[in-house]
Amino acid sequence: MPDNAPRTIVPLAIAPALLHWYDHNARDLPWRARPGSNAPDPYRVWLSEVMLQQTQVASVIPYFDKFTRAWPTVEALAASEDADLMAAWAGLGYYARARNLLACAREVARRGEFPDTEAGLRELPGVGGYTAAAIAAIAFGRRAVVVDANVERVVSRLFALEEALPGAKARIYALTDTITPELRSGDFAQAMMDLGSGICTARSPKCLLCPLRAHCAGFAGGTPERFPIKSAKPPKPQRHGTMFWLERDGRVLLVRRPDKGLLGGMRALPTGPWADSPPRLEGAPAAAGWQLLDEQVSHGFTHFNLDVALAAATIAAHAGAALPGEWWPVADLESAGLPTVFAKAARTFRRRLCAQ
DNA sequence: GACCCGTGGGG
DNA sequence: TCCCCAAGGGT
Repeated sequence: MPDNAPRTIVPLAIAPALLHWYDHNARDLPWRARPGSNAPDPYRVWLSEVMLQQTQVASVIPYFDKFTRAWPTVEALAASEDADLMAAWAGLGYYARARNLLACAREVARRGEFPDTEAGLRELPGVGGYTAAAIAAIAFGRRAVVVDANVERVVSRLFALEEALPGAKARIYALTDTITPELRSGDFAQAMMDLGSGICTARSPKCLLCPLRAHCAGFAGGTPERFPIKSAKPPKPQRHGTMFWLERDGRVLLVRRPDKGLLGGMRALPTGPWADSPPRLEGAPAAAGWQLLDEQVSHGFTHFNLDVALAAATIAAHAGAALPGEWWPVADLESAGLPTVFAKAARTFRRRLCAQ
């Protein structure tokens, strides 16, 4: 071990150094209490934490602003229509979060307030271990051990943890417990995330700017970017599908996807099955003179990549009345709240069908 | 524990 | 271009 290595990590020295740094370097984010104001609004903390699950701050901010303008309180959100909320969430991803968000808002509105303990929060739909701890600490001033991907990375480096994720999660939680202060654990958690986001980054960490450098075994060892060690991931399979553009009198047929599963509950273009090989016109919403475009759309999901063929047809204004779905004005598709893969396909359809 | 579930940014 | 990654939760 190099001469500059700390002989032992001193857990109690970490929080004061980090909180001092945070007091001078905290990011100004819309869900954080402004200096001099009261404690943050639990509704805004909860909403931001759900939006931030596996999603970066820059992606969340416009959605957070839109949601808090449309629904300023949890009671207002609880009174919203499912379709309005799902459409507002479109593009943010992980759509089960939106379904759970509404269920949670209705539960909280029925109770009259948010639970103010970690265990109580953990019972809410869409609130897991991380989110319950974060809300308890940030909104209610409870001492809680908050572990997200930032904390996993920072702690792995602080302790030069050789055990690989995800197996190391229990060990990381225990180590985080040893450095979490009794007071200001909410600020401590947010400070860890700001540090992970801006300094202790996954690649090329900025150790010379780090307030915890003197306490970091990873830095002392010379290769902090080696941590956290992760087990290898299997490759993503390639799948294929077809989307159908059925137009009638200036409108296009949209359907609602089943509540469970991929893109559950979202508006969508009709699709056939998603299979290992191109399913061609299988699953078309109607018998029609389908024309295959000579252009495809590709999209990556969490666990597979998708290539989509595009089939278009036009039917007469008096036809297709019995088809399930909505005939949506083509000129107003942006307001339909389509998930990104369908928005991509719709843009391609419109470009190719109008440009000929 | 394994698997499912989106999206956009950055190297 | 491609791969990695992110303020995780549900089943």
